[in-house]
Amino acid sequence: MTISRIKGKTDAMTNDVVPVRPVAEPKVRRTEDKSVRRAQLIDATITCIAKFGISGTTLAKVTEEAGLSLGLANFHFASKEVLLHETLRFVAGEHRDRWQKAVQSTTLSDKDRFLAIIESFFHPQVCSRKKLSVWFAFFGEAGNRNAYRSVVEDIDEERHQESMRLIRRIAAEDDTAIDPVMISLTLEALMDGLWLNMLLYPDEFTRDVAKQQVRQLLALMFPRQFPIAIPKTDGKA
Amino acid sequence: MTISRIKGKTDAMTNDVVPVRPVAEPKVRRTEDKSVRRAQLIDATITCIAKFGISGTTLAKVTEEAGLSLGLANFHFASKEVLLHETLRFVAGEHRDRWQKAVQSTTLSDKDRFLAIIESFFHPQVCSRKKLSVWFAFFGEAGNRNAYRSVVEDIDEERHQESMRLIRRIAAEDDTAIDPVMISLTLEALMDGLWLNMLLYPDEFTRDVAKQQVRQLLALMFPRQFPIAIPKTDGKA
DNA sequence: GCAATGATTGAATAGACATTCAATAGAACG
DNA sequence: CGTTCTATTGAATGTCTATTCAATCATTGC
Repeated sequence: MTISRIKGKTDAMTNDVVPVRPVAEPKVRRTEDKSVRRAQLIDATITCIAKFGISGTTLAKVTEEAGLSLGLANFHFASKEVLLHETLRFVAGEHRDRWQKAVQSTTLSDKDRFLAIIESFFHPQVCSRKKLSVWFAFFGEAGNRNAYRSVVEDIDEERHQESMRLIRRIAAEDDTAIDPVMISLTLEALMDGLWLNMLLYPDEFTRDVAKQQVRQLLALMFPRQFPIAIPKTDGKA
Repeated sequence: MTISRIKGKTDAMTNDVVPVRPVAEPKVRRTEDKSVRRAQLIDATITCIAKFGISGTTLAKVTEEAGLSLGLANFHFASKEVLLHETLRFVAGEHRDRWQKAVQSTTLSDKDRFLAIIESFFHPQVCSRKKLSVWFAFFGEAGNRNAYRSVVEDIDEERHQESMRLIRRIAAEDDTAIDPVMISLTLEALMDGLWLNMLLYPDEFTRDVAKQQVRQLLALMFPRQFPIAIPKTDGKA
């Protein structure tokens, strides 16, 4: 219920952009910096994709959600397509920034770095209903899958390389029978699948349980290094 | 390049419906049974969703793909929405029929029944680029996710119950530390994630490798009952 | 053959939407 | 203040698309 600030970049977590009310506030700026408007529009686009899907996301709805006028969409973004791509880039960037910070930390062990990657997948900022809607909107439409690849492929590849490197090192200290490459592919696929679960059935699948599932698998794969995380459910499932 | 039969239900695997040419063929029936036309239109819809996404799938494109005239779409289906739902129902039905047949077999062990469920996920008829496009098209759009739930939720739930039952029994003969419920949720999530991999990067992810990944996990979870399937890649990855 | 029935066609209609643009409002700078 | 520049507005435009429907064609039962 916090009212988002009028100035500065819109907080990406508080996805419910409260339209700026031109009521009694004297200092409602009519013109704003381009970067502010772009951020507002991207935020509104995320909200609209979550509510209506990409095909239901019209520029009229986006600008209304942002509390701006229709014409601004094409003023700040060359086309609707560009707006959508920038929205995906923003969401993918948030995810990347998160795991990169952990991976680049010099104080963490490989084990903890991989755990940090898991955390990044299921961090509320990245793994909210709205953000997941954006990812899967691009997965779901043939045309947008191409956009997805051109926008996110490098980021995905970079993370996958990093995962593989970490798993390889972790595997070196354990005696696993499975190929590290396969292991990291399996773990990433599992996380994607858990994302889908959370998107489809948000009431039944939670971030915490998802993280547990991945950690359990790690414990199974590398029993010497990862503790078994909560072996049985407590019946309150 | 095989020409699809003019009569009878269109083969759902041969998704490329060749428009019936009214050239020299004397026996080109103008009128057909409703069920035939419906099957044709559903087949063409699958093709269009794979090519253009749901929002790019117009009735004009569908009927053209089917080699029929525009008006037929609304004659055989009350609305575009109904056509899309029936298309999803068809695709989901193919999958269900496949695993149900295996599960109901009285000659198979629980272990083999679960392996059959895995097979059903990665059978070419179910796990083709086109069919995956349909699944993820419905996952990807907010409005269509509701449709997905109303059309497929029961089928999904039924399969999940069955998976859980099988895993529980398999677990009873092994000494696993992990809760069977979690195990079956994890396995299903993994298969969903592998589907997504195959949809996004069809050249890099194959059905066979995907099956291997799931089987490897089973071997890790239940080492007494499942053999370790091909422990290392042979370098030709 | 001859209705009668049902399937098929494609032009017409109405609504939705991205994009354009001329007009306007505000800020910055002197 | 006046001038210039930039952001903003929302009505207008043209395109695309689902849906309708009157006319046409094929089949079936008699």
